[in-house]
This record gives sequence, C-alpha cells and structure tokens, in this order.
Amino acid sequence: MNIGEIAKRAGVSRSTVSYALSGKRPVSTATARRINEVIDQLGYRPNASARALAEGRTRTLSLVIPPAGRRLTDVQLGFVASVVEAAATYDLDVLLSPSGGDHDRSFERIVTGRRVDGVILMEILLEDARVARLEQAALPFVTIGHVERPGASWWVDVDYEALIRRCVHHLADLGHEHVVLVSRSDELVAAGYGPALRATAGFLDVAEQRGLTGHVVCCADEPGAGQACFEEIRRNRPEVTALVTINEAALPGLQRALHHSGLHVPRDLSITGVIAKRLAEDFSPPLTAADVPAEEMARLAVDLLVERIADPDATSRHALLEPVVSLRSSTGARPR
Amino acid sequence: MNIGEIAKRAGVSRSTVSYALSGKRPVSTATARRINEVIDQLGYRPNASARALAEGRTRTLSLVIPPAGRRLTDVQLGFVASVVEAAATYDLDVLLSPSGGDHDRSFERIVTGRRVDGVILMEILLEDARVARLEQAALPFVTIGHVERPGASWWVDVDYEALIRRCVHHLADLGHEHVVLVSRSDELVAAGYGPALRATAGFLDVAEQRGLTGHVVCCADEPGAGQACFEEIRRNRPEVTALVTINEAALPGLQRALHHSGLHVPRDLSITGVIAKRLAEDFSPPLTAADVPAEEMARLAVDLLVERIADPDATSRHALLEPVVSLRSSTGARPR
DNA sequence: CTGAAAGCGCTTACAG
DNA sequence: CTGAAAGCGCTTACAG
Repeated sequence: MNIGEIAKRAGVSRSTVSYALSGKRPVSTATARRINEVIDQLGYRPNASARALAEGRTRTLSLVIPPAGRRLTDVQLGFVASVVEAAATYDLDVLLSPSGGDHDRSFERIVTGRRVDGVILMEILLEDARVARLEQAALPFVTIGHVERPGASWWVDVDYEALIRRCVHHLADLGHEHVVLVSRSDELVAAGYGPALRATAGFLDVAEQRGLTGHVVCCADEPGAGQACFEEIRRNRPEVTALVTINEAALPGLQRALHHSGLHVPRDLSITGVIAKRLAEDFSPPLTAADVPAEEMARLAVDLLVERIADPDATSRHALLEPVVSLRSSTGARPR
Repeated sequence: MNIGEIAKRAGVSRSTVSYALSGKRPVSTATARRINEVIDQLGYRPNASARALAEGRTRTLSLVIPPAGRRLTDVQLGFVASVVEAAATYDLDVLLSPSGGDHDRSFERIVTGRRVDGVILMEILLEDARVARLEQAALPFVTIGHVERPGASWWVDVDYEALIRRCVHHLADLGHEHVVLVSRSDELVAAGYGPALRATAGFLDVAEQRGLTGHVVCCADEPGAGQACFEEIRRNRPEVTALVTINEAALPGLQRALHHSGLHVPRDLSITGVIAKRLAEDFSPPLTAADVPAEEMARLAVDLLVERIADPDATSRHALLEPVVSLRSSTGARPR
C-alpha cells in the first residue's frame, strides 16, 4: 500500500495526499477529511526510505557509543536512554552506532551513506579521528565533552575541573591534609580523555592553593581495579584521609575494599567526587558528590543537534554544566 | 556525489557501477578496477535511503527497549550493547526504539513506516500488544522472553524456572528450611511478566517437594525497595535463612541492609538467584548465582532475526538457555 | 560483459 | 484549491 493507493481511493491526486499529510499546502476541508478517512481505515504511513530520498533528510540521528571494550558506565547508559527519549519528542529515530575497535565499517556507513541527519558523539578524546571525519563529511554533530580549544564546535559537557575544585575545597574546609584523586584508566588518560585531565588539573591546583598534599592515581574502569587501588593507597599512603573519585566503574570494588578494611566512612575516611546520582545514593554510606546530570545533557545535546541540522551555518553553541555538589553522608572532619 | 558521477568518471553505465559494487553480475577485471579506483578516490558510498527504496529492505533492525519509566537493569543494558555488536557483524544498523508510555508514535513509525527489516522486542509480557501489532504488520521479529504457548513464534529466553529450581535444590541440600524468593515488582507480576511468574512456580514447587517453607515477596525494581524488603523479611520471618532473588535492581539496597544488619553471608544467611555475572561478582561477598548470558542471548536473537528476515515463511525457531549456577561465596550450610 | 530504461514511493516546483 | 510531472539515487529485469 502506498500513497497512490490512498489517492485513488480518496479520488484525488498523489500530490494532494502528500500535502494533506504535510500541511505544506492548504487542502479543502472536505478533501482533507476524505483523505484522512482512507488513511485511518487503511492504517497508511509513508514509506520512510522513499520520503528520506525525496526530502533529502532521514529524520534519524546517530548516537555513537564508546568502544564496547570499555563497558558503559551507569552515567553513559542513562545518557543513551535519555537521548532516545529526547529525540522522540522531535519525532526523530536514533541509530545506535558502535565505534572504535573493528567498528569502522559501522561508523563509515553512517557518515558516508547519508544514513542520518546528524550525530551525537559520546566520550570524545582531545584528539579524535571521528570528529575530524564528521567535519570533513560536513555532517552536523554535537559532542559530549569538548576539546582544549573548541573553536566553532557544538558540544555539551560537565565542568569537571570546577566540580573537582569544589570537592577539594570542601575537604580542605573539613581539615583534611592528605588527599588522593582516583582517576580513570591509564590508557584513557594517555589517549587524552578530557574529564580525567581536567579533573587532575583542578585537583592539583586547589590542593596546592590550600596547602594539601594531593596525589593522583589512575584506576582501570572496573571493580577489581577499584579494590586494588584502595588497598594500595592504604598501604603506601596511610596518612591519606580523603578520596576524590571520578571513576564510577570502580566504585563497587571501593565499597568492597572499604568493607574489608573495617574503616568507617566518614569517621575514618571521607569520600567525594563526580558520580551519577543513582550510584552515589546506592553507596554505603551515600556519597557526597556532584551528580552528573545525564538526562539534562542528553536533552541539551539533542536540542543543539536539531538546531544545527536546521541551520548548518549557524554560529556554534555549547553548554557547560556545573551541577551542585550534593551533601550526603560520606564526608566529615579529618580524623585525629 | 552519486552513482552517476562514478559511472561518468569511470566511463561506464550506472548499472555497471551498481553491479561492480554488489557483485550480482560479473564485471570484467579491467572495468572493475577502474570503477574501484574512482570510488576510492572520491570516497563514494551508495545513499542508504535510495538503496533501501530500490531494494525493498533497509539493512536496519529495531531494538525495542522497555518503557523508560522502569530503569534498565544491568543485564538489559549489556544486552543492548551486545545486540549492536552482533548486528554489526551482519553490517546491519540498529535503531533504538522506546515503547510504552507516550512512545506509541515511535513504535508505530517503526512498524508502519517500513523503517526496518525486523524487530527485537525486549521484556515481553505474557499478553503483549506490541507482539500482536508486529504480527498484524507481518514484520519479522524475535522476542526476548516467550509467552505461555509460543505457537509459531521466534524467541530467545533463559529458563528461569529451571534455574530457580536448581537454586532451591542447592539451598535444600545445604539444610535450609525457610526460604524466600525476592521477585520483581507487583505491577510487573500483575502485568504477566514471564520470568517472575516462572521463577515463582519453580520456587514453590521445589520448596514443597523438598519440604521447605517457601514465601514469595514482590519488590520494586530499585535499591530502596530492596532494603525495605530485606528489613521486612527479617522482622516478619526471622526464621528465614536463605534468599533467592531475581531482582537485580534491588541488589544495592539488599547489600546496604545486609551491612546495617551486621549479618554475615553466608554464615548467618545464604543468598542466591539469577543475576548478571558482573553484579554477582561485585556483590560482597560474590553471589552464587545463575549468570544471565546477555551476550549470548543478543547474538542468538540477531541470528534468529536475520534468518527469519531471509525466509519469512521458515518454521519458527527459538532458544531456551539454561546457564549454569556459578558457585561463589554467598551460600553455606544452614546456621543452627 | 555491458547499457538503456523502468521502477521503488515519496516530495515539490510548475501550471492552472 | 488541485493535478501532472520531474526528480531524489539507487537496483534490476530486459536486450544485446
């Protein structure tokens, strides 16, 4: 069943059916009613491929997710669901595309095949081949995260540096003198992962400014590493009384190690950082932390992308979010 | 840039370029080489919409995720990523589609708009309107989960009943006499959610058979509910020495409640059930549990769907997986 | 081994 | 307010 069939049954031309559907040309009330009756009766809906070909747009976005090797963190997953939700409000579909590893074919299919109207790129690196590729292909895109000098790019990010600065100030206010930042994995940092680099910068700067001893440790994105990392800190730096973390995936291991150590939080040790709300609340005790607003970021990313698609030559826009630090139960005065 | 441009530059007809690309008709080596040179040089790739329209297939699958109200569990999320991976090996793209709530538009767009070649439906209910809709539209689909009498349907599922039976036998062997099944939410059970119903049936049957006192409690899919649920069990049924759970989302709350209670697992209480491997391993102590093989299920679902798309009239197939129970550290002899 | 042409199902100037 | 026709960029019988 196609538009011709509808036209025939409604006794009008195909163009009239098309215009009745799109509203791009006035159609007499009587005709419109007749057309709509036939459409409802037959449950007709335009073929998406034909429409995309004729219109030159697919009404589809691509969400490029990080390489599957790295498991998605809770924040990232919430983000995926939220992007789908936000896109749905624009009647846009979302193509989930893997990248990295042996997924170049998938990414190229999206980019060159004109498969989508725009792309949202998660977890970009400071130097990112995919960004260059999208620019070259002149495909509208928005990144989650931003590079050092963003230039004319469109992005949404959380201000990791500012948030970590706040966390360290908070710990300094509580009298802590020896603090550690639990960062992301070595490889990620080496690859130039912005949030980790900026968190480190903010951490070290405020530590110095407030006269604290601050150390940064990289930790692989998995519970086991979190546990090992904690044990190493206890062994090598027993003077440390507070942890700042941006590593969500390691949290369960941290919890386990904490449990085994018999340490009480926050009496013996304070913990804070940038953590998804759900994870912070599920920790025992609930973590004082900056909640990454994944839903808001998703919403903003889709809004920006829709705007950029509508006007590819518009001046670039971005949003740098600075969520509040929620005081829960994991930070307290330095033990003496 | 389109196929005509390539044809012109290579000095051949458009059909020859098309055949060189698809391999559906022999092309002389010299011509093929010339065509490929031009294609590589210009980075040409066929327009996906045009191809879809001409071929009558989109090379795209839809993965319908559960209503966003219910947060995705860890297993479900791993499943999404794995489906994308598996589809990529067939050079298929995946459209992520929300369903339920106010997402009927999204679902209808997929179904009627011929947007995809096939659909994978997660989390089906025993009576599921989406299943009926897909059948009516004659769109190939595979469900994760199966209904009571599956008839000629295509599906992949985990044998919850068999797994829970094994768990209860294991507890009975360890001497436990009073056990509780922590099921999913009231609403889900009321809606006819297969895994919960089948787990309950298996649980009660083996409990009776082995002479145990078995109770089933429903628990909302969130940590807070898990905590409340545990506390209620301790209060109302202090004689209970073992828990069987199929509720992953409630696990963090269970962990917290356990911590507060001061109970030692497995000395004072045994815990087992059907749980994603990652969650089971991250629990403290690691849970003896049947690991839901999300990756394998995803792979199988895609394989079956590809098969069904290729031959819509083929006899239906399905896969009922029965993963092993991994012995970890959360079950032990009944305390006396 | 290759080409000219029809057709997939839409949208949208062009005409009236 | 409406229709006839061209065109989007492919694939694939039909011919040679």
